[in-house]
Amino acid sequence: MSAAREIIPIHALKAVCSTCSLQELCLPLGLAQEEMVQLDDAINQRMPVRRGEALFRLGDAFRSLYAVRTGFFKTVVVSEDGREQVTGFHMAGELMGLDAFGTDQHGCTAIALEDCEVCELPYHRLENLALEIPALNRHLYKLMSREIIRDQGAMLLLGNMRAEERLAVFLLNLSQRMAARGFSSRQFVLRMTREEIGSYLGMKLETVSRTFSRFQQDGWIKVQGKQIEVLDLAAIKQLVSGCIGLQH
Amino acid sequence: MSAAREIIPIHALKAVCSTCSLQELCLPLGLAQEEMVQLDDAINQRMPVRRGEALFRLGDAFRSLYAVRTGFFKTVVVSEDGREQVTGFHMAGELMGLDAFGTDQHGCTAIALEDCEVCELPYHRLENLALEIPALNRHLYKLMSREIIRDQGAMLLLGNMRAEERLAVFLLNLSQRMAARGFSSRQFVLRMTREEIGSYLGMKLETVSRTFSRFQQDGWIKVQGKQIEVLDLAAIKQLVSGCIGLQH
DNA sequence: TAATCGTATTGACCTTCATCAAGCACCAAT
DNA sequence: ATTGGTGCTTGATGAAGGTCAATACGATTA
Repeated sequence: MSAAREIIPIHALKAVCSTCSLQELCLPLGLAQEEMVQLDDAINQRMPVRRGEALFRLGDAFRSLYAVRTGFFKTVVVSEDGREQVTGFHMAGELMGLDAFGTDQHGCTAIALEDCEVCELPYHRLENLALEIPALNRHLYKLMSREIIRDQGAMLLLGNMRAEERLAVFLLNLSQRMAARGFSSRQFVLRMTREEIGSYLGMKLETVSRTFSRFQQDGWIKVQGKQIEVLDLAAIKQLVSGCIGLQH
Repeated sequence: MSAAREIIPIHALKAVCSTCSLQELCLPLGLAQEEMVQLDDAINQRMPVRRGEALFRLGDAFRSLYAVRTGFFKTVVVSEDGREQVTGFHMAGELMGLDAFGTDQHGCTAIALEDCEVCELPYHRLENLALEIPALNRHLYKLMSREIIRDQGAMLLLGNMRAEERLAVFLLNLSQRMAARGFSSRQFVLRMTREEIGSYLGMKLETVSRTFSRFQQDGWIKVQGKQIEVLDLAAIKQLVSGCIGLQH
């Protein structure tokens, strides 16, 4: 984490929410223009994180929230013996670290799946600002409750669905999030491995691979390694309908 | 919910955090005495909820957080066709509704598994008070992040563990929470059915039953319907050690 | 006390997915 | 071009747990 910091030419890299294209997805959502300018001052800088690097690790002192500016992260929990479980994937405009907000330690590890840029939101400044700007405070509550609901959705998925349903939900979710960011919802590149998908969805990498292959045989998608093309969105949605808890 | 309200003799039932025995587990944790007195004013009343009744339902307008005073709740997500997935069990001193905090709709349904009493914490009063008392605001953040971490723990459980490991984690967790409330950690009564346990743990009720039986054969516990006695805590812990993500 | 309904237990069988294993594709470095 | 590494695909096999079904238990009501 400190390694990532040292290589930044800090000058001229000031992050500014008030002109950021991710406003509508990110922390400033719903703030008035002048409140957003106040928020600008609370944001530290724009930090690059290189592929494979950890932005923060489980157990690190919690000092800041991070917003993804560009790139793609996974968050994981790692056991003593090195096994890991993926708890989420995070793309532009999404916040990481909410699971530690208000506490003193990070509850997971965030790793960049490609070269990324993040905005750092120091906790103490954010907390003070939130006390001044009720709309910001409320928005922080809202972001956290959304995270809780997101996790509960994942619980349903892990608890109730079969492998193909899980993968269908995963694809739909990814597709929607791409669309919300102005990218194609029909064609995209998976930034994570089959193993990471499997860890997130509670299945083995072989099962992920087989299920992708089956979807392809059925003509629902086209898979070429990490390149995904969605051919029959309706069929995928059909598979998922009937499953409960789809509040993404 | 309104039905539950009407039957309260509101007079003389004012809830008071500053004298409540659950202080150390509940919302006021960490507040100064005078701050707690302010909180007293923000708490509406002590509400009874009878067994089987819903305290709030998914989609209800979000107006309040609720703290369990006595009794036992489950929270569930219900699909259109009536199937339900249990997302958590809640006992004295625990808050419900955090998944909707700062939003306008409840994200789940809370149902009393026995006759209960709850404290109602109206959102607008809590929000205003939090802006005045930074310690309270921070504590709310902390409670929400704890909920996120709790859910992530459940994700790990559902994604990685086998049936017997899940049930072991469940028993340990329940046992600890009983102990934290001054009850026996070795002997307690399950308030939920096998089916509800199964829903929460992502397995069928038959598997729950079989696994209980196996634990009993191994001499780890004694089961008589809903009555549980823990005989060999070490063995149960042993089974669970090696599993990752045990931050309860 | 008997009857009834919801809940729990246990058995037999079958599906789904994990495991083990082999081979392939792709990239990077030499 | 060769080598090695990493990630992906596919097949064969088996174990865990789901499904179906029969029965028993236990609390509430008649």
